[in-house]
Amino acid sequence: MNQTFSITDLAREFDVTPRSLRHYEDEGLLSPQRAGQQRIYSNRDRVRVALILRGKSVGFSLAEIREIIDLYDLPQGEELQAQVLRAKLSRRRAQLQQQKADIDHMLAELDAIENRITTDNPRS
Amino acid sequence: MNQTFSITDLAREFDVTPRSLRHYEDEGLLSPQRAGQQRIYSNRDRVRVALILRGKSVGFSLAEIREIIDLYDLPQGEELQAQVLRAKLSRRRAQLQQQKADIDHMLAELDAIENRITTDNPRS
DNA sequence: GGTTACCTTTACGTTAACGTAAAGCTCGGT
DNA sequence: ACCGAGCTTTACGTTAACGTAAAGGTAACC
Repeated sequence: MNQTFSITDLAREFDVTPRSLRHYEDEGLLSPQRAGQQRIYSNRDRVRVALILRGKSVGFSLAEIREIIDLYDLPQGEELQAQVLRAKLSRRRAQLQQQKADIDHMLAELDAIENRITTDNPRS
Repeated sequence: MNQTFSITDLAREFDVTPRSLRHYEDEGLLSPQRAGQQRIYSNRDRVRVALILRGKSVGFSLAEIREIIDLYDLPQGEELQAQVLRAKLSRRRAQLQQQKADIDHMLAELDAIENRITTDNPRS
């Protein structure tokens, strides 16, 4: 459970380059421990990489992903902060729902295309 | 039904700049008619703009969107083409399904965050 | 102890998707 | 005849997300 990973370990697993992982770190999306110079990624870091890549796959910029990640590290603050957080969460949710709707729309269009092919060309 | 639109008409409606619409045309995603120099967008063009923006919102590049649009204009070809088209459609569908799964995963993570806030801070 | 395999930082290069002038046509109104 | 509104092309600038050397540290293996 307390497994650790090198940068190429994670790069291979997620099919990205080490450069990308360092870049995500530069942008504040990761902060792995160090053994001297070397980066040591924990399981928690690994999960975060997965989150980053999921975010990218649905069209989020690194800045947006960072904002989402920052929601994780609750500032342990006052009630006022919680309201702000809830508002941010709400906006993100709405955005994601909209994207799902867009995806459904595109899936429907693909179906329409396929139907045209099948109608024009039933035996293929 | 045979309504037409100027470039700023569409730009305003979809909240993009005229420059973007011209850029989509440069990339082969649109080809509006001309009245002399002026671009005249048809209803069909308008629908296409909507498709382009949906594609963008879910993280597709203009090149990918172009590929999808090209599926619309079936080359009226032989059976072999239909097989190829079906394969492409299938891959796109799989990609979109994966994105939906990614979105659901992120929504679940937002829920987890919200639960932590509520647990830590029930009265806010 | 030298080579090989990974790791590091620094820094300039690249691509996509536009932004942003600059300079000019065109048409309806005064 | 002139003006402003809206259109055009051409072309250089910008930002994000890395790619790609270059130059060097370290640890294990022969």
